[in-house]
Amino acid sequence: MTKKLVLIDGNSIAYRAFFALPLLNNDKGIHTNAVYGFTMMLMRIVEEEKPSHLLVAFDAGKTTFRHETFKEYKGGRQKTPPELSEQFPFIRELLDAYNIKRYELANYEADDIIGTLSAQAEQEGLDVKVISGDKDLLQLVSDRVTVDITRKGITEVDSYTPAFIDEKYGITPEQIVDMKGLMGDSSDNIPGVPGVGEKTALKLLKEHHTVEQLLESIDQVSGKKLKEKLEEHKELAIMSKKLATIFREAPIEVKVEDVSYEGHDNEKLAALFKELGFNSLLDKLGYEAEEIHEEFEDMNYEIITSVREEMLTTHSALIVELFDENYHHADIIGFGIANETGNYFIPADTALESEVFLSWISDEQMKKVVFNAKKSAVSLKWKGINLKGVYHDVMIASYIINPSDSNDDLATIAKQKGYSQVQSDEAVYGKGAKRKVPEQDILAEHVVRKALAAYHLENQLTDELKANEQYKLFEDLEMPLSLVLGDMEHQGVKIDMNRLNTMGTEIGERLDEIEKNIYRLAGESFNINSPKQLGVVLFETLNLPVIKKTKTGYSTSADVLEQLADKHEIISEILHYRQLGKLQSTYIEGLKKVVYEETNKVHTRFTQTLTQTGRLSSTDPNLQNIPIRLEEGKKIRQAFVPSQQDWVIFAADYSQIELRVLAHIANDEKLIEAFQNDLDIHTKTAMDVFHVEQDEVTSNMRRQAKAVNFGIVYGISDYGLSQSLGITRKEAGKFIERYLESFPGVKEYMDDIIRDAKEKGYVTTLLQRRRYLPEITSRNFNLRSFAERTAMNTPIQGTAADIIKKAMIHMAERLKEEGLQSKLLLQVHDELIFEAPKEEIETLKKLVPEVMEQALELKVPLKVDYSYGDTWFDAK
DNA sequence: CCTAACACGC
DNA sequence: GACGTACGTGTTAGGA
Repeated sequence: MTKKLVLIDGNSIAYRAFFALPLLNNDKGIHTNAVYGFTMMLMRIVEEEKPSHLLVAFDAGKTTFRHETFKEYKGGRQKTPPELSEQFPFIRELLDAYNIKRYELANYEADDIIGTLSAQAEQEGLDVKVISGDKDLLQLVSDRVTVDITRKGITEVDSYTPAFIDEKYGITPEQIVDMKGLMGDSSDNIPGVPGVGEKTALKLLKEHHTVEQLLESIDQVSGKKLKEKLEEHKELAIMSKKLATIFREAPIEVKVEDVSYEGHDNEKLAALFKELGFNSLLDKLGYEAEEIHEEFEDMNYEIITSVREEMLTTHSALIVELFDENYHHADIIGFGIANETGNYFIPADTALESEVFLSWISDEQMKKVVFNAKKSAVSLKWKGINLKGVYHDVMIASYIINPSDSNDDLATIAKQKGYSQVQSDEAVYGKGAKRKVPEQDILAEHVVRKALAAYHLENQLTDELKANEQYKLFEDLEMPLSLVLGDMEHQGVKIDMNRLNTMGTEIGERLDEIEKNIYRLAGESFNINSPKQLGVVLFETLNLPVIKKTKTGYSTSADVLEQLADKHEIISEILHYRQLGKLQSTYIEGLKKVVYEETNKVHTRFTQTLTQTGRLSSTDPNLQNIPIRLEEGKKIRQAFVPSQQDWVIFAADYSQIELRVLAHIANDEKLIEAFQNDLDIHTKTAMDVFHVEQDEVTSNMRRQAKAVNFGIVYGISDYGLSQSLGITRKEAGKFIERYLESFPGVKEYMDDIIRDAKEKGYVTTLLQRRRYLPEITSRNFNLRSFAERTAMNTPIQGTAADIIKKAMIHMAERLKEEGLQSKLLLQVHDELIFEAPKEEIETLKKLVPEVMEQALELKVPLKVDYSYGDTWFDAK
């Protein structure tokens, strides 16, 4: 069989694929459409053409020898979109995985490489197929050379043979350059003869065959105008033909025999497809994601009845398996261990009675990889066991690499990295009412598989962290933070139950009263807590004007009710009822439900791996949203008390941390100066935005400036600002515009960060926390706008989160170093809450602000305010 | 058992 | 100019 050489015009195909396909991205926000299209094309070629030899040629750089002839060659071209540029490294990886040679040569275009190699191949008797999106290549067509030009999409092509060219244009392949010489080529900025298009060029060539012959016999051309043009632009025609002519003797170092194609590397290709998220192509490969790490399938493990010293090594993966979702006081049901000696399941009783195991688990020198270090440590701490030596938490690593992945289930992370043998906890235990511990062998296998996955994932995740320059963030910030958080959760916060009960009774009575009043005003009884029923009463029975609708009916939200306040007496009653009802159900009853009876404490759980910005969240109970704004709600804080007699609650909060971070990141002169002089930032903003002196700033101006600052910090839109200020969207837009004019450094930052995010697909904080924003290149205005605001906001909020996390670690260290009894209890985004013996108050007054303010050095000082008192309420 | 609507904090 | 608009957690109602 005749050998076949396939030559691919790499740049051309990449461009075609990019523009033919929607802008796909993978889970990390990297665009993949061009790579995908390229892959489809390669698959088709390999399948249909069965090439014995294969090469992809690329353009080398901006200038080629053609620029010496005509410096405007390819002038006026649009810059390659960054969304495409970022894909070229993957295309190269793709070709390497396919074991396909790629080649580029300085000063020459891909066309010349293809032309030269096809000439060689023809001589050696090979069949040649050229693949491109560029019809220039048609000049290479011969009896042995076919050129495929992409038609629509990427896999549909027209195959040009000499016969097809004759049929389509009525000329020979050699005459293609003459055609280009006459008609030019706008995409390459080849001029051609003005006034001559395809039709005229073809007509002239049928008669005169070549540009040269034509120019020698211009007098025979019919048409006066045309004659003149040809005469006038002789030089241009000659030059254009030269530009369009592919150079078939380029000094390339590759020979046909160097580019033989032996087939692709299955493993490499599968790994790349996995990385890019080409799951459908994985199937096509005859590969499944699961098979990447198939050594996993026949895992051996042992259920331990008596712990042996030699199975507990200094580098082990450890799974502490709990049944309860809440790990405080949860039952440990077993331990999974994987290391170089084997895989083991140790039932809880066996482990907890084993001296060998207990000393290993508390040995700092025995290094452990875990999944969810805090959960493991806290659950053991409740049993009086100190988990030590944890140096890698797979959950945290995965969160750092990409916070948008669901990191709370090891199975998900494992699967994403190619280990599909791990089952999700939900699949093993069931959910809801059906949740139960399975048979021991099923449990054991599940736990051991998790351990084994963690054992294998460590290296992979570490590599990724290092590649992203996030290892420091992982090792020095989040890992130590998990220990600090675990201690805080375990310590808990004491609740004054009497206070809570008294408040509950009082609020209950007031609710009864308001309820009666509402029924009287409505003229009927109904469930005030039901928005549906309330809507009927307000908008049908009482006929109040409908301001807003939700998708299920009338909106009865607070902002709607406020607008109806002067229309009917019932409105203010309902608002008050809602306010008290919220206090009662969430903060009195809700809190009481989670107080531990023996100690009267609440033990929240901080989720360290959830938010997209790097903030923490808090659950069961959520202690980050205890009321403070309204006086009635704030009183709830009277129930949060120190755990010991003669202790106090000590609270310290950062003043304007986000805006200070903004001043630093944006490097805005005016903002930096304002903070260096410790000005009231909202007043200062009002002065700049409204162009007034300090004593001319009215309280209304300050309020509006404050809302704008709020908007900057939280990344709200003009619509959001208009809502919070009760003004039109247009006016809100003006405010934002004026703000940005007033702070040009901020404006520049906003523009830069969006550009940066579009280019890289993610934004980072000062400490290298990442957030991927795949939608920033979306054609959907909403999605794109949202991503843009996120790009502006995340570095600000995320850096603030970085700072307080660092402060927490330092704080814990200092308290220990100084031998203080004071305990860190809570973190509420920009504040830290402690409990402290009275004797230590004076020490804390100095120590806490010092540590917090020095957590990270910025171009502006960080400022911390503090207060203390007998309850959280009094620490104001 | 899930979703929608609402409200609390930063 | 439309589009539907910070992130979390928890409660209640109401329909599958």
